Amino acid sequence: MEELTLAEENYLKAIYHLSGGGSDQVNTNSIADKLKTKPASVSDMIRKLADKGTIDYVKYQGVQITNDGKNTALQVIRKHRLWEVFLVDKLGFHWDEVHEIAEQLEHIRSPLLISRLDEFLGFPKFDPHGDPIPDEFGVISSKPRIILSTLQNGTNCTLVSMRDTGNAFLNYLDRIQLPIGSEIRIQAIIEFDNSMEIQVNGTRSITISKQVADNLLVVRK
Amino acid sequence: MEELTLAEENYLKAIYHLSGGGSDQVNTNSIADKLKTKPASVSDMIRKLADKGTIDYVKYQGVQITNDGKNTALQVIRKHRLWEVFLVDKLGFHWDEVHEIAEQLEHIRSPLLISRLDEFLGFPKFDPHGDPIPDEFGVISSKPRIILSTLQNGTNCTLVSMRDTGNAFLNYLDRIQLPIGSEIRIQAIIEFDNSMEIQVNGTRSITISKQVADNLLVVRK
DNA sequence: AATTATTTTTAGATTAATCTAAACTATATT
DNA sequence: AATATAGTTTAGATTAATCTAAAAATAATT
Repeated sequence: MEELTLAEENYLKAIYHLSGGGSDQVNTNSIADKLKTKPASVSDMIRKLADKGTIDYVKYQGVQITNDGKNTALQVIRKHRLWEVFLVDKLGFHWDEVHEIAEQLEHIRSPLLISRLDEFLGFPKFDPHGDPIPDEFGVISSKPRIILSTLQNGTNCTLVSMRDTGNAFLNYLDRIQLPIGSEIRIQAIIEFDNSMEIQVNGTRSITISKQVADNLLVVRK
Repeated sequence: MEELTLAEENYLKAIYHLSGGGSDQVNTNSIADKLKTKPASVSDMIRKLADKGTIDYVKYQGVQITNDGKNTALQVIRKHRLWEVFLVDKLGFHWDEVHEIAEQLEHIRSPLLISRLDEFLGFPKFDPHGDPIPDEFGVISSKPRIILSTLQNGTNCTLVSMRDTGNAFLNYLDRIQLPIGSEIRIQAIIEFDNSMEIQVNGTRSITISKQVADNLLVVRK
């Protein structure tokens, strides 16, 4: 494994994400879109990455990430998500403020730093957006946590955590009796204001605003 | 103030340090030495920095850092030292393992991140090496802490903290009755093994090894 | 199947940071 | 003052990452 540049790491991460975890082929234009660069630049970089063995590439046929490339991407993603946890849990940032900073921090090179950070944070399994954190071998063990408001009508899921952990929000959840572990079924999504009618534990139905659904993290059934 | 590149930040920091806080002129070769680069590269960069107004430069006469450049350098130094405190105090690194990592972290751009980190660390005034941390305006308020073993015979100083904070070392200091706040006068430095004979609080004399003196931080009287 | 449209690649430049080798300036020494 | 040495700058290349414009390949449409 050769040393990759910062730009190469970013390309691999983009390709990993666009390919849905490494399975699909990815075309030049979509990479250019994602990285806000031009297709010509992508063509150049693609050849470099192929030379280093991190992607398989046939001209005009798009690219496919290799195992090597996938591992690199997963380590960068691991660092990104661990730093996000640090920023939110330790420094008091809100989850929607941390992406930019984590984009920078994810390129810091020091395996020891990352394992120490992981330990300091209590070996978290998810970042503040609910995305799973790969382990040091790139393995993602846990099911992804999803924001309730992004799910479709009819979906069954379980409430596993909150994004907003302020007292105002937690008190509200207490009042409407919606604790962690609640079984949720989406019964209706009101088009007007995107509020949701949900069934809790197969019995009572309640309505929650879009703002509330934005802050509930669930795991699909 | 324009945006500076990572390399430009490193040059300014080097010039700041070499100039003794911005006062002295700095010559091309010493910058090249410090940054492990070639004089030709330094000449190129010097012109760029002069164009941006961060240094004053007359050909063949060396450079002098401007107020603008000094501020930039001090902010980078501030970040470097705060991250070092984080690595040692929070992640359990030893003070001599953190420089490399802090060299990377010091270039992360986010004023908010740094003020939050500062708060999280309890607004420290010194880094783990005993060097003072500039505030957000670049002001260094506190007297520098110095490693005892670097001082000359005859110096008077006060013990303010330890670099090694392991129990073995702290117990030893307890045993020889050398607590924080002790007034120390260096009475002799033994050439053979660099051990030190010191007078404590103007009364009793004790001898400490070089290794011990390496781990005692003092402030000059 | 021919043409059009889209996508991708190449060719040629540009910017930042670096280098080696050669030229130049300043300083020190006889 | 002339010359040798040390320090500095310029000239010309190189690598990484990007760009625009033009060429080439693939896909879509009549």
